[in-house]
Amino acid sequence: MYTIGARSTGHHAASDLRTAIEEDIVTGRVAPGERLDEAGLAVRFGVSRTPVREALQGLAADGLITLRPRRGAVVASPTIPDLMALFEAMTELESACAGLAARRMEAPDHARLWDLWRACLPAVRAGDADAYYDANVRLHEAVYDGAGNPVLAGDTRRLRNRLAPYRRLQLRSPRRLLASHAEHEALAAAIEAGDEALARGRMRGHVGVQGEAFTDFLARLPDTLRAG
Amino acid sequence: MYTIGARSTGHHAASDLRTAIEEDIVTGRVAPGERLDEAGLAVRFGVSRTPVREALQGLAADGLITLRPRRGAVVASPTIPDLMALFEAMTELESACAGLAARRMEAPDHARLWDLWRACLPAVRAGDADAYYDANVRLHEAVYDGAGNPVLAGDTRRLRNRLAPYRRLQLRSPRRLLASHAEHEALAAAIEAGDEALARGRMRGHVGVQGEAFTDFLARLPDTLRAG
DNA sequence: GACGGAACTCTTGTATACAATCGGCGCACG
DNA sequence: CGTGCGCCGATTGTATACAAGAGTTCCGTC
Repeated sequence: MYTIGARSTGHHAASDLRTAIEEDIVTGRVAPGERLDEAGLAVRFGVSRTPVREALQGLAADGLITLRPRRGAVVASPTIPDLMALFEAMTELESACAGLAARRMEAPDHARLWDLWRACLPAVRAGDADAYYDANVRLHEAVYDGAGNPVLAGDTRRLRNRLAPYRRLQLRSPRRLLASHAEHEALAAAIEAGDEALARGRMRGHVGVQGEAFTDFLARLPDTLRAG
Repeated sequence: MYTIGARSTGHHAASDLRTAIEEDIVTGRVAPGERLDEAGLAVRFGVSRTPVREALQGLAADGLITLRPRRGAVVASPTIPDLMALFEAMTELESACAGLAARRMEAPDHARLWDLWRACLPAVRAGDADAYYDANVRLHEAVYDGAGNPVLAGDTRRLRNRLAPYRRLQLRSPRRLLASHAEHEALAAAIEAGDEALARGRMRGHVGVQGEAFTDFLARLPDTLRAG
């Protein structure tokens, strides 16, 4: 049995640890640059250092933390150039997914996509950034899966995860929520039409570094980078 | 210090182990599906099981091996659909690199790119598939780096590594060597011209699943899949 | 003779013990 | 008083010991 791309959700202590710590990072409960003490985590989760180390290795492999030899683990704190590279890579991967999704999604998938789009509406109307972020993620995930390529979808998810601590900053303004929702609509239409090039282009514009979303993001960034 | 994308070449036993085992896999010295015994590797490398396990975790994170809970590690043995997904993802990532490289590489980079292209010639003339493969890798790596995006380059490298055990099959025929070399020339020309769309398209055609290269690859595959 | 089950063995997962290196602190010296 | 060196504590890296689950084999039964 060869599972490709999927996150290996084993049943060991190490796997649970991994997801627990990951949660703390992507939700921002532990800040970028913050130290992750092995012994501390061990007592906190009631296990020995061994599974803790395994979890940290895994997080480092996905770029969520940085593991410096003999100097311990810290939550990854990318510089602004790093963040630009991450967003750019994200753009490439997401637009690739969108293109393939346009080629491969079929009627039922389209229906589900529109469902997920409509599910974003309440959050837009309420101006609830957190709720919108979650609904937005589900929509994007549907596109990843719609690409019909577990490898590409896996890499894209990994990147999204890596950016998660910063992504929420993008959606602070009600104006951006509205724009994002409209962009989703155009994207879904392109996918439904099976127009691969258009879908690629619209996804690119949606998450790309040349869009206003990223500019807004950068504008809000310094506050958090000072903290690290 | 936040190194992004780069393989963490630490100085621990674990890191050395990791690269040693990785070598065995990508060069095909250990076949897909083959079991990797922790204790065996430990005695073979003169270390305890702990660093061995760390190395295996890392390899699993990169998809080179499969780690089944309580059942040990085996070299990844993707099915044909898996391989198609891997190649397709590779196509997307490589063409993205090519596009960015077209936008960002400058004169000295172009010169180096042509140097690497010329360095492929002897192997083409000699019909030496292994030598050509190595020179070919160096050329592609130059494109990854030329993209100026360590994240994208890192993901692309990881994928290439994952496919390495199978890639050599593509280059068995002298005819393919010649074709590949010509495709490289066209690619380099597009990059030098700064034509992003053209570079993307040519890279896509070069590594893509619709090309004859992949067809040849599939045709040669059954022999090796039977072995696993 | 074939099939099912239970004990055994082997391997993995986790905990603990030991060793080596890094950062911090204090002291001597300029 | 500022700076550099050496010792000490703390933390990581590795080894070993222990526990638990999976695969296997052998035997009893049908």
